[in-house]
Amino acid sequence: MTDIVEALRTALEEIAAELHREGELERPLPVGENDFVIPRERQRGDLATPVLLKAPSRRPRPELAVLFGERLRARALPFLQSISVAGGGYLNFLLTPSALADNLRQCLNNPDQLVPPAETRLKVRVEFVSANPTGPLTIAHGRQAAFGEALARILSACGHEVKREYYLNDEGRQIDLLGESLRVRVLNLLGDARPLPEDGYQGEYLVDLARGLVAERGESLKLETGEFFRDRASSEILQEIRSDLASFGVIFDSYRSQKEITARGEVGETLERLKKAGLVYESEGALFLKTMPYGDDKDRVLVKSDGSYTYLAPDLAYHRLKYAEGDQLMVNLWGPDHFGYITRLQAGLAGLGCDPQKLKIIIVQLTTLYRDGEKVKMSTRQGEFLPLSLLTRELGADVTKFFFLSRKASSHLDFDLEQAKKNSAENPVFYLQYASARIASLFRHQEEKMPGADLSETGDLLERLGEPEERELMLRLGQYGSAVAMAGRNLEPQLLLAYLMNLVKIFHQYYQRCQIIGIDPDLSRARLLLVRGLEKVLKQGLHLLNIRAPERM
RNA sequence: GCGCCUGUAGCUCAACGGGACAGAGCACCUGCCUUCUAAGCAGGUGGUUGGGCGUUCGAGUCGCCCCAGGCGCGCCA
Repeated sequence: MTDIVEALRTALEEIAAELHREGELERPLPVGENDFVIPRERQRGDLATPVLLKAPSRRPRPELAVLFGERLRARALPFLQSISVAGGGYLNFLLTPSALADNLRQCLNNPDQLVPPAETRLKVRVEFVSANPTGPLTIAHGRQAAFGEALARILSACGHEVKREYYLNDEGRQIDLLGESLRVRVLNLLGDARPLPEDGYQGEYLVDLARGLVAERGESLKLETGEFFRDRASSEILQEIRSDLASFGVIFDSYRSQKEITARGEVGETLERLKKAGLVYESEGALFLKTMPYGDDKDRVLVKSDGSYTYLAPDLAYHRLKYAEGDQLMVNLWGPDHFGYITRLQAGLAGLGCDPQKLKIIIVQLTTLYRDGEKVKMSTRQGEFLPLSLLTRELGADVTKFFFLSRKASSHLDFDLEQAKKNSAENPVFYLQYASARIASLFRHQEEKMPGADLSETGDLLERLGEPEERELMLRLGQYGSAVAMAGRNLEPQLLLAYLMNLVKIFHQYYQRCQIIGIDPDLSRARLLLVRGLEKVLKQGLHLLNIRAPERM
């Protein structure tokens, strides 16, 4: 299919060049891959291009289109059944049965080569979730996890070398507070009635953790240091997080510890470099980074007057490391609360000589939760939050992931928990999965009715597929590769999901109207081959989205 | 106040470097299981794409101005 578009593209450009030489066109006409679409009104053809509408010519467009049509016809391109002109200058193309069958052959014979490799294979690092190990994963993290994982898989399918990374914020004020909160909970259990620190973590999960500790260690805990509680709390919580992620189908290649980066002296080194570059200055006992030249409202503090780092300093060090390790594309998924941070991070990186173009920061908007129409506020510190596990337990991981993946990152989402539960049986994810189950069922049926049938694609068997849905399926199967490529290029997994929904819709229609396994054995074999090709694409696509493709439902 | 995101059917959202008549799911109405899974299919109701001006052969998409919601603008992370 991509080759068909490429051949058409070149042919049109060549004809335009001819017409330019002949004086019909004022300039040559550049034609891009994106100038071709599958017409919404399918009776018009299989492919269409409006590109002639912007041709630099004094001729009326329809006339020009006819001229192009004639020259194109004269070239007798083997995949074209017919060419027509409509809509005031559109060129519409009908593909031959064998051209369509070629799409299917690709899926059957080279299912691993459907996605065109990116022009350059990049070292990509996708950093996401990166939740502080101070509490369970929330719905917001879940959205990032679903999005980031799908993105990583898609980029990888596009031929990039992808690493998933979790930046672990395991030092600083919040971790101190967490440790102190755990200590108080423990002491409470041991009979000391002191209150939690101000701004401490009030979540019930710390009480559970404290109980476990007391059961294990008893009175001896009274002598433990702050460091003990900090480490204990954060590592226990991280274990929970990892296990939640794993059951969500998300496994990180690395957890990068901020504490370790600091300990290795990377932060100091980074600050030194910024100093050398003349980008910092001292004021009121604090060290400031000059971010205003990069469009920031004010310069930002790197080192507080008490000598401790702000978040910015280690984060700059972390990103400098990524550049040093040779990343060619870094995709960061951040919550909207970190938005204001983009400018200062990029300012610092530019100062360090790192190309900011390599860093793509995607702000993943929040999901507002409702319970029976009432808004639920989330705050980890106050102990009031809705953990991701609640959603996955009540709705299932696939439903949850689908919900997140069907929307682009910039959409603010509304999620009514009760509504979602009520509707979960009607969830559109089942539309996809049901197709998968139906396909599996077809092959089980085939084993019964036509055991051992030869399902190799030979001769002109596929040419027998002439029903509208069959043509349509073969046409759309040819688009899978570019759907994945597009999702990867734009960093938008929902584009792939939308493609799969459309593909599966045609299958459901087909299944309803045509009997796959019928009286005519050759026709049955041809149809089964079509279904087999579809199965390969559907499975692959669902895998990229990290959604299961069940064999039964 | 400044910056960013969002505004599309009753609800939740799509629409791929502008393209032909803006699409799905849910909800609602009418049909379809003695053919392979009815978690499906066919048909119907439902839209001035928040409002206005502009660019273009063509605007949901690009530009400017309003309106509304969200989030930022800490020596918090």
